[in-house]
Parts: sequence; C-alpha cells; structure tokens
Amino acid sequence: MSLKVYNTLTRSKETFVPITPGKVNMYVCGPTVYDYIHIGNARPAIFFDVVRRYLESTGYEVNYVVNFTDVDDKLIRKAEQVGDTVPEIAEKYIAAYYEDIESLGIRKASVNPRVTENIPEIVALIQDLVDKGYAYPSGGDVYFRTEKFAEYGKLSHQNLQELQFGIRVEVGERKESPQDFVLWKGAKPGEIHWPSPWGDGRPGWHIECSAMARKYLGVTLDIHGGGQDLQFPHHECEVAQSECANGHPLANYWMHNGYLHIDNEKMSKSLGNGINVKELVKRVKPQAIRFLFLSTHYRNPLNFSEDALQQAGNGLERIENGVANIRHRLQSASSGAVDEHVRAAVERAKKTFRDKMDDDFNTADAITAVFDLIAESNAYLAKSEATVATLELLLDTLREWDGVLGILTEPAEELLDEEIERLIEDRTEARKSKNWARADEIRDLLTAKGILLEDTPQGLRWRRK
RNA sequence: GGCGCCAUAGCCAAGUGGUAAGGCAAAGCUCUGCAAAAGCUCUACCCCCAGUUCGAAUCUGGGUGGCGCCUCCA
Repeated sequence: MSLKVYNTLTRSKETFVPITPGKVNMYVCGPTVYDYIHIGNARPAIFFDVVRRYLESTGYEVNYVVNFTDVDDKLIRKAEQVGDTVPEIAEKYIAAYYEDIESLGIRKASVNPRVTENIPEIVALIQDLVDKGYAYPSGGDVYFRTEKFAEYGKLSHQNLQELQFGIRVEVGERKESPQDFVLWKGAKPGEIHWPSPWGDGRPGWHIECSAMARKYLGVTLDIHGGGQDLQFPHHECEVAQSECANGHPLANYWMHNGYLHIDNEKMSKSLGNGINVKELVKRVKPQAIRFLFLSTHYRNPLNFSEDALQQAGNGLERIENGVANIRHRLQSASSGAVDEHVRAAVERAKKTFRDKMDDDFNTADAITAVFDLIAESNAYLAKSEATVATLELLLDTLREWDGVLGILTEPAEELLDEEIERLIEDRTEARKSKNWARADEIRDLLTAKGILLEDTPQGLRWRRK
C-alpha cells in the first residue's frame, strides 16, 4: 500500500507522489513570535513532526521548512507594551520556541527562516507581482489585485462573489476592492521598517511564506501544511501570490490539522483559556501530550481537557510498562532463536502500523498496533522461557515506531542513593525470613519516596512513580 | 448570505456499504505473603426520522444539537 494524503485542494485522499523521487519538500507555517507558544500551536508542530519522521522512516529525504514571523502588528504592539524593540521580542520568543518544541520531542526543522532575514526576496516577489499587474501600490502600501487571479478561492473552496468582506476585519481604505490583501505595509512613524521601491515599510503577512517557500524549497512544494485556521485567508493568499508570480502550483498537497478546543470551547485569548506549552510541560509528561494529540486523527477537532490528559497519561503508562517489562526480562533471558509466534505477531503489527500511517497518517489507528504488540509481548513474557533474540525483536520494533511517534522515553540508567539501596536489601532479607511486617514497612517507606517496588518471578525491580 | 466540520459505550477514539478496533475508567476473576505488573471476563438499539440496498454507523434526503471560516488566530 502506498501513502495516501488528504489534500485540502481536492478534498480527497490522493496517492502521494513527490516531485523528485525519494525527496519531499515540506513547508509548514510557523509561529508569530510575540508570545510563548500555546497548545494550539503545539498541535500542528507535533503532527507535522510526525509526518516528517514517518516520511523519513520510509526512506524519504525530507527538507522541512518552518518559518518564523518575526515582524508584524502583534510584535510591534508587544514591543511597545514592554518597552523592547521588535527584534528583542522576536529573539526572546524564538529562543522560547526552541525550548518548547524540544520539550515536546519535536525535532527542529531543516531550516527556520525569518521574515526579517528575507526582506530582499519578499520585495523582489512583490515587485514581480506589480510588474505583472497582479499588485498595485497605493498610499505607501502595496495590495494584491485579487480579482485578477481567477482561481482565487480554490484552496478554501470559497467563491469570491460569495465572500463577505469586512465581517471580522475592517476593510482598508486604500484598497481598490475589499477583497484585495496587503503585500507591503507602509511604515507608520517610528515603526520598524525596511526600504522598498514603494517607500519604507514591512511585508504583509501572507507574502513572507510565498517568498520563503520559493527561496528554500522551490516554486512547487510537495506538502504545504498548517492549521485549519490558516486555510483562509492565509493559504489562499499564498496560492494567489505564488502562482501569479511563478506560474506553477504552490503546493501539490495541502494538509491542514483540525482545531484544538479546551473543555469544548475554542481556545482563544479573549476566553482566557489558552495554555502555554511552557506551563503545561512543568506538570505533565510531554510524551502524554504527544500521545493525546496523536490519539485523535489530525483532521478532527481535538478537545483538550485535564481528564483527556489524564487518560492519555494512563494509556501511555501501559506502553511504558510493557517496554519496562521486556527490559527487565532481558536480564534473565536465555539465548536461542526468535519465538515464531512473536515473530508473526511483530510482522502483523508492523504491517498494521504502516498501513495505518500510509492511510493519511492515521496515528490513532497506528497506536493500536503498539497496544496489540504490547499485549503479545506481555503474553510472551509470562512464559517460563524467554530468549534475548525475541525480546530484542520486540524492543527494536517498539523503538522503530517510537522513532515516528516519539512517545516513549528511554529511561536513563538511574542509580539510587545508598540509603535506598540499603533499604531494598533489608527488605529482600526480611522477605527471605518471611518477616512480612518489616518488608511492608520498607515498601511503604519507599512508596512515600516515590519508589515503587515490584516483586517479579525474575526478581525484584523498582521504578519511580 | 456563502463555504465547511462534528455527533459511535461512563470517558477518549478508529472505522465511511458486509454486520461495531483500540485505550482509559469501573467491576469480577487468575497470579501474588502483601502490593505492583500482567492475563482473562464484562460493558454499544453507532443523535433522530425517512429512503436506496440482499445488506447502512458508513450512501441519499430531511431534521435536531454543537462548532468553525468568510482578509493579519496554529
């Protein structure tokens, strides 16, 4: 089975065929760095990280570009509020962004281009559009002449005539038509600005992605991703700009992840229900967050709640226990061939995992393959004999999957302090002499310290709870 | 006004024509000195009504309820 991707452009699942065999160019809209990222930002970050990892795991070389919008109204406002410059604000939140994505196990993109470092490319692109008659300067701004692009609306499936303008945002006075959008904004006095043929100013929001996508990945991308909320107007405008300038499709596959709600409400600043990644990872295991996000299909809305988080954490623990069970058994396993029943189960599970991921990245179903294999593994572990080869096969498989999902932590070899070591030994002695009272006393003592003791047929083991 | 999404067990959630995956939680059992881990068992008139079909959670029509976008939210 080959990879199928749901394409927003055609509203259907299509077989994925990259432009260059073996390579994938992927562009995902990144954050506007005026604040810490919240869990709504984390959803696409995690999901597209998984897309990238999966593509790589199947042999593709992925060139993954995520931009930073490091100058815009929000940054300018923030800078005014706190008395810093726009670049200072950007620097601060870009650093925070890197910390946050790392804490969530999100790998860095191949490139993270910034708007402010690509002004010449942006100006050149606007100039190109002006020259071709798709854009016009007006009062220091430059606007895109939307009705000149007949295909405008093809991505979000909107009809230009049916759109109602000015519902949410006021229509600018300098526009020829209300549906036109800004490519270059003339600077107000004192604002950060760059020179351009139309006067000092800064790029509009949409143009940056068109310019950077072209610069770093070429005129046509294999995959362009982002949150559903970007579909219109942002991505629609990108399509218009890029396709008018380049004469080629901007992207072959458009992928949009669904919204994230909090307690069944849309997450928004006005409701004050936003949750910072930084805050969250302090009290919740990052892997549990990934697990939660990946247990719902990416195009469906995801409701984020404490309850859901707790459930995800419990589910994850089952997988972690399964892995720990294998590791522990490894110490007492014998040499010998791989168990045939397990080998067959591994093959089955691998096929399921791959088929499900190939089906438009159905991570929710792929995770069931993980649970199935954990169940097989636990059953095998219950047998009196276990071979190292079999256990290694199980671990390798789980590791391979985790290379895609990123939901497991490799436990560091941790040493206990001497006092605890001594207590554990005392307890072992107490148990030998059937001094249950003393044994339980020590168990309770250690439990209070967050250390859980488990007596298994293969001997004692402990873990942190 | 236009475009679109969602509704499946107590909770989360796959499945989009062949008779309801998986996880969490709860309960019971097995194993166990105790505990943990694990295993087993158990839980669904798929929002409603009508239609198409040999067969519908799945397709069509009509409802009900919730939600989103319509020019600077991921």
